[in-house]
Amino acid sequence: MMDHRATIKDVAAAAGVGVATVSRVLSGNGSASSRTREKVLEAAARLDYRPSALGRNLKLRRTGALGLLVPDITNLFYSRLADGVLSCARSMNEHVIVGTTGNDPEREAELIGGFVDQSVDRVIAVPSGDAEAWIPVLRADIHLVFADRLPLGLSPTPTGRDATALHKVPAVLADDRSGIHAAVGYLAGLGHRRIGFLGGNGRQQAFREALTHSGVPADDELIVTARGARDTSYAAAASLFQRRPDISALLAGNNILGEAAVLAARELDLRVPKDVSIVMFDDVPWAELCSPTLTVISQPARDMGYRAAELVLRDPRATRTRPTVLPTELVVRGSCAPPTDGAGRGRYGTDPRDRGLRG
Amino acid sequence: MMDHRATIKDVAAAAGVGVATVSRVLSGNGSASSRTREKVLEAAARLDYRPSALGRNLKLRRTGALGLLVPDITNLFYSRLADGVLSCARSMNEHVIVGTTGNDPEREAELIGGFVDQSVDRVIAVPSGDAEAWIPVLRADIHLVFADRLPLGLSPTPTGRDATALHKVPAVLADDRSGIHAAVGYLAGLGHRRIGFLGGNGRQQAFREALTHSGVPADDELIVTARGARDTSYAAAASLFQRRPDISALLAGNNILGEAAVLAARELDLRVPKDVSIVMFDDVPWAELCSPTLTVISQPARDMGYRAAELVLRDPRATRTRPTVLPTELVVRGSCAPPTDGAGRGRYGTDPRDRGLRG
DNA sequence: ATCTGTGCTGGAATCGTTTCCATGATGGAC
DNA sequence: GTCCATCATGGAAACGATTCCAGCACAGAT
Repeated sequence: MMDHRATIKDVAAAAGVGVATVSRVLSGNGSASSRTREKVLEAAARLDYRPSALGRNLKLRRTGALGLLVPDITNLFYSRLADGVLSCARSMNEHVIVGTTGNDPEREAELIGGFVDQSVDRVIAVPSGDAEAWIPVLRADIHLVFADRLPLGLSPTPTGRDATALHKVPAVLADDRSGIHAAVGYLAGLGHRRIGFLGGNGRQQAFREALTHSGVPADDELIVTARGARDTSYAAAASLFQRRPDISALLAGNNILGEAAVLAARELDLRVPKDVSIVMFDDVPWAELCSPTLTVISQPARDMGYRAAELVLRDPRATRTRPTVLPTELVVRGSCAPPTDGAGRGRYGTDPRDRGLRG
Repeated sequence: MMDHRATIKDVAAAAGVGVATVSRVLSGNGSASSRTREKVLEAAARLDYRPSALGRNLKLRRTGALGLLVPDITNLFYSRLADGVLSCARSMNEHVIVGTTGNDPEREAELIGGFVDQSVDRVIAVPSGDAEAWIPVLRADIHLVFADRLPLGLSPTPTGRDATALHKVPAVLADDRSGIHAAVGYLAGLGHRRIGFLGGNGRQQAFREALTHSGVPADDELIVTARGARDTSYAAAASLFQRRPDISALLAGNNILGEAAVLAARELDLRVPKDVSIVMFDDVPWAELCSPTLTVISQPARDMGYRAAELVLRDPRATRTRPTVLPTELVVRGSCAPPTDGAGRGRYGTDPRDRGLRG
């Protein structure tokens, strides 16, 4: 009886051939006479031989594993993205090692180090920190693809040699700009003049552009930088509503911030959309369940993951200078209406009525 | 210059010692004089040496990786569970390989095979299929913990030798029974007599018990088996509402089915809670956002993952005959009210008024 | 009959680590 | 001064695969 798993040596002995022959037959690389092939296959089957990935990995200096880094797996957007990655990886028989960064560059760097140590072959990442954190990955010859966003400091023109390499890392992004332009245009068309924004830097930039494009004055006080951590989002939304009760519409930069905005509005007795209109970036099932139903900018989260995995698995050598950009779409539901009060009359509504703010 | 990563040999050469010494110093196992220790550490730092996990894994016949199998990573319950696992694994420097089974036993078996081949050390699984699928895992000496539920055919008393081993696999479960008893008791207390159920076998069993316990007659037509796949859930909920318009309350067995129930009720113009009361197993953020807010049975999803990871990482040798059961809690919100019509008067409300069902 | 090219085959080297074991050195006790 | 225990040390053997390369058999051409 076998005490443990059969190795290639056991199979070779059982089939009366050399280990090299067994390897050739089973991996299908070299050639073998049909007679020996049969013997080997029979012996392998009889011993229930399963090649050890450990031995192979060492010899080939690769693991056949794909690293995936997302900020927060409980955020539906990222779990959908992960689902896309998993789906593609499964079809290629690759394992996926998942790590969550919590948007913390330090944690991200740790996880990157782990991937390098483990000789992970490929990495798909929603980067949380600086571009330089990724240099070790490139040096280790790991194929890298960014998803959803680019690392900080990667948009400007390249400077050093490593920076150049980083600029060639493929990326799969959503067309934030169009989606945000559509949303702002829609709100402006309804007559909104004091439109707030809650979100990260990238989309904030697009939001400002969209305001200009729609001829709505930008008001820095209405633009709040927030990353969408669950514990700080509500406070960010609530304090914006309280600080500026004259706000007539709000664009939330992701689904966590959108949730916070809806909750904060409800808590402060702001009726949606009568008192304030809300648009959220990213569509989620509950957008149809809450009342009023939420108008959103939908993005193909699962596709982004799938495409990123395709890029990194199918043609890992391909380096692109232009990122793959997937379309977004404004899905109009029930959370927006023309402003009823003060808004649209002048630059600042005079003496905005207190709408029952408690804090 | 180094063309590639420095190996332990390079460090040994640079420090003027043998490889064994380097290994001892760096892994902290054997002893070494402070003089050589210093030399080795200096050389390692200078060469930026990072031990190859590949080599170590082969020698130690382990990967230091944790496999995690869940039905669907986009289901918030499972992504929370995964988050708990990831969190605990990170604190132990273990990598987590995530696979999704889609509740498909065949896919599950494939993924299990992959884990065995890869020499994954430990596995946490929400099992989707038969108990026998896990025998290869045990044979490979992989430490296994079940989470959220047990494999089919594991509740009865053990029969064979392997079955016995399977019965010793630790498990972390939610206290479904109490939660469901509380919910059914609550609904019965409100006066409901025709309470429906939508969900899997395990919780269905608990539901029937709870009905008996509360003195409410069980009605097989009101009990629908559904696993909670996104594409079939809505149809299951809608057809239940249509088939039995006299249903006065519904308990949904998970958050996907709950979502489907709320959506189906809305689509069929059933007002919640006036026409039908709804309770959902598993608390999610949108339960507070939808209107009316949803009464739920909350379960500590993240904790379950964390505890499972603790079990499998900290004392992997511990085998338990009693599963770890974590508490559930009925969170009363706004989706339940006393039945208004027909219900509570007799066994079957006579001639229930059509409430505008469209189908 | 000899030569050559083709196609199988298996021994051995390799990947980078850990760990066993033999060796040499050191230091204290007698 | 001798002896023994203790300790640091490095060579070498695993771990389980892949793959290079040399050897060998055999068929066809000369």
